[in-house]
Amino acid sequence: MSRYEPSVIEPKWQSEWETKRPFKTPTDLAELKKKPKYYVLDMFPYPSGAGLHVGHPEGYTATDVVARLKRMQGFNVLHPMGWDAFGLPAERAAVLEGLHPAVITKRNVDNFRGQIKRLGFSYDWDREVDTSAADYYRWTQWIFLKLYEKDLAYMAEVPVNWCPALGTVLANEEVKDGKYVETGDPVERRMMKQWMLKITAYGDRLLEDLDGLDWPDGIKEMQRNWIGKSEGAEVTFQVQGSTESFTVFTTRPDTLFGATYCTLAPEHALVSKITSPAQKAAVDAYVTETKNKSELVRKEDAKKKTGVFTGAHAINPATGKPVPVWIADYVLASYGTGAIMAVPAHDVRDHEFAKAFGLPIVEVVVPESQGLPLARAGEGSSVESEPFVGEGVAHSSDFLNGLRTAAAKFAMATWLEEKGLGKKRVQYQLRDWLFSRQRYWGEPFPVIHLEDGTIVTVPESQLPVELPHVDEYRPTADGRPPLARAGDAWLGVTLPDGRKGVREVNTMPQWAGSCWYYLRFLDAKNTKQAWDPEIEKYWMPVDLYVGGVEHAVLHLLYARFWHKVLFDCGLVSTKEPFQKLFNQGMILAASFKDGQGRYYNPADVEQRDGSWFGTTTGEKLESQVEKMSKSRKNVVNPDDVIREYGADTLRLYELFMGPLEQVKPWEMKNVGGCLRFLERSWRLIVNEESGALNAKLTDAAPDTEPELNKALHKCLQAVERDTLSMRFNTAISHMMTFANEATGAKTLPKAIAKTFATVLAPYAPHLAEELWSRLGGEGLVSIAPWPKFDPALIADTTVTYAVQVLGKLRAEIQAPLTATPEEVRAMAEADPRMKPWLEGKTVKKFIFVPKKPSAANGILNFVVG
RNA sequence: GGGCAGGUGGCGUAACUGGUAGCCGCGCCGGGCUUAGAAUCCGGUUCCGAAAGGAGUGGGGGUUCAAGUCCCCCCUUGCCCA
Repeated sequence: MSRYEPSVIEPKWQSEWETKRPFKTPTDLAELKKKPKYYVLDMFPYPSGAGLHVGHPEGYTATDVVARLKRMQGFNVLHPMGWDAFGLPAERAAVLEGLHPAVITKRNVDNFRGQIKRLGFSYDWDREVDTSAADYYRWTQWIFLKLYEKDLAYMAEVPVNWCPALGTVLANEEVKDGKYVETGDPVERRMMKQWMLKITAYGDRLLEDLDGLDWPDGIKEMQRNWIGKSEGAEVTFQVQGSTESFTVFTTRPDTLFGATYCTLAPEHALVSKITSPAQKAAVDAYVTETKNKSELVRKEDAKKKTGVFTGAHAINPATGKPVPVWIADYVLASYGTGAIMAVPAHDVRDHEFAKAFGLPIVEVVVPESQGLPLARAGEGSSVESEPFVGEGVAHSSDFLNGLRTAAAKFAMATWLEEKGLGKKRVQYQLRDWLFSRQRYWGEPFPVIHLEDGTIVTVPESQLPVELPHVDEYRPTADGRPPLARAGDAWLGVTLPDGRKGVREVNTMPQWAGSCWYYLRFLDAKNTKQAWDPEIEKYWMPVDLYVGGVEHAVLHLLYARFWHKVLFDCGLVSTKEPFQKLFNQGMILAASFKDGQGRYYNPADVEQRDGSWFGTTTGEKLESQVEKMSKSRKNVVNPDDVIREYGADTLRLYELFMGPLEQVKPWEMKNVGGCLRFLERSWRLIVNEESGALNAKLTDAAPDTEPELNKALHKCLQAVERDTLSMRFNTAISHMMTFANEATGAKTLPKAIAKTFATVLAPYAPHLAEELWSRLGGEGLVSIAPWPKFDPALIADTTVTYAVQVLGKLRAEIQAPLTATPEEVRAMAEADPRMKPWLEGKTVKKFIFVPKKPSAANGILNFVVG
């Protein structure tokens, strides 16, 4: 063979790695402790039926490059891969195809694994995990027992999104406009008894511990918003002429004097008790109407304010005056106390509501300017037309008058506490986690419901509670989950003490398995325990975690929650699981659609005169760059790219496209540029005609080509620096620059060529192995030591100075590194090119910017008058 | 409506901490090799201009000897939340 043929060398080296196992991470602790550790993790995929598209391997390639470099630098690297294998799509496919979800899942996993392996990633496949395997979910169930023991798992009657067609509850984010986003089936609100996890008990710690994490600020902010901590007070309102009272939560107790009405959520328990006979019909109608709206819809609809007066009044504890009590669906039962005090002058939603229903608006806070209350000028700026929601100075508020917002909040909360009318309170947006689903393909709960209504858990020694065989993966006729179809042999349980019960028929949501998989990777084959604590101490935390921004909130918050519980149980040694997080940007692709919005396969599209047309239909098409999806027909399959260009080229292009965190379009024609670079690298070492080594290669020392050797060391430095700081695109461009220089060099010392093969190894490992072995390198380059660059070699002896006049470049001069600013100035002034710019002018100021250690240039600036 | 991230050649992008805007790649142009083409090698390629020179990083203003980078206002795209 003489030409560069990835289709030949890639399978060759992949099978070499398969046999020699250079990426197998030691499992023996004594062996591990000889080297420092580095745990680099990908967000493992859900193995869908569609297979991978080129967006998946973007992050995987980045982590693989880092893993390979770290390994070469002498670290024990943990770099595993597995499958988030439970989930609804496999269950739906099972129904459609008449197969068991496990069969579908295995088929998809095999497909994913094959695709991933063809990219030549250095995973330790001995640690592969599958969340749907009994020897994995056994430990998911075990962690559930820990949660239950700590009182963090409980059952409660909660409003849920119930989809009758699917027979399951759906998460809020799976529902839009009252329909399931995937299938369009209608979704209704229903009260159901569900498993809940008390994540709210960890709200504060989940918030505080974000500070120590090396995560993108945006993600931390999203988590903070999701947790939504707000400090305020609870205030009790007495219902006029009744013994009933209700409590509201407010973040602005300082505005209590401005509370002109109260609003209850339509579900509030008090509604039926306090509604006056005259208002009963209207209130009942409104309650029924809101019942079927999901919370998401209610939040969306909150713009058009609706509500009904209950006929009752409550006493404002500050003013002692009665205010009307309304119900409105912009108040949610599940947030706070399900009731609010409305201060229309200082809250946007309350203001809109008051305007819509003609309720009074009383101003109690004014903005301040330099410590003084600021009169709000003009009619247009009064709180009648626009609420003032900022902080300021209290007025018309008795004992609060003149206090700034922060002080007024404190004073009011203290006053309320003294009078027994309320208390300071911290409120979270975060709610407890709805943890059960009415599905088949998920972890069964290790729980038994006894006849007397009590709940007992399955002892650890009897785990796993395996998924039973069922005849169909659908709910039963009476609407119970699919597990209720299992026979009595599975469902019925008799305890050793004779008590009888039935097993829980809900299953856990898909998030469960992914909450702790990074721990199972540490000790994936352990049959005695979920992981060995000593091994856990060695590896944790994860040093680098890469994945899509779509998991910014839920997965990362849930996993952090479980981790903290495990920490409290003494089962893990770190407070946080993922020390550094990096989000790759989505990869987009051009798509084509006609006037009717029909998408065309890019293969059936041609370009004429700058416009796009369907090849067969001749119809004029519009082209846009969008997220890849099957429905837009713009998915790029990595298998096709590998077939045409090779895995090394695909890996390179994934990273060369642009910064990893950025959203960027896939452009097939640019892939060729990466292939050409690899071909050029190949030709540096191999004679394409004969297949022998390039005649340019010499056995001479590297310094026989001093310029090239310098270029090599600059490349080494840049690749190491840029790779470790996740700037892969610039690392690759530095390798390209070296290859271009080497192509132009007269001779190529073998030592230089071998070092270049080493630099190439993390990025294009198959080609690197091939070149390395042809150059007579020992063993596998994948585990060869990473070469250190020589700082002395890359130091410059002369400096290029950009000579500016009034900031504009007029000339460039060379000066020795040792020249003083005065000497350099004299050289510049003597330069004939500077004559027209300096002659007859007075130099008012002279700026000298010396060469910085990292740069090769300095700057002179003559400021002339 | 709020939060976050973007807007730089024909295109993907580069520019460390305020210091020569456009590295690397795509595309395009020219040349060598070839009967020819592909491939490859060499050179060019921000715009206007023959050149000298001028303009230029979404728009407008400001700070500075010097602004893609810092400050203010505006336009715009994407993501997340409402």
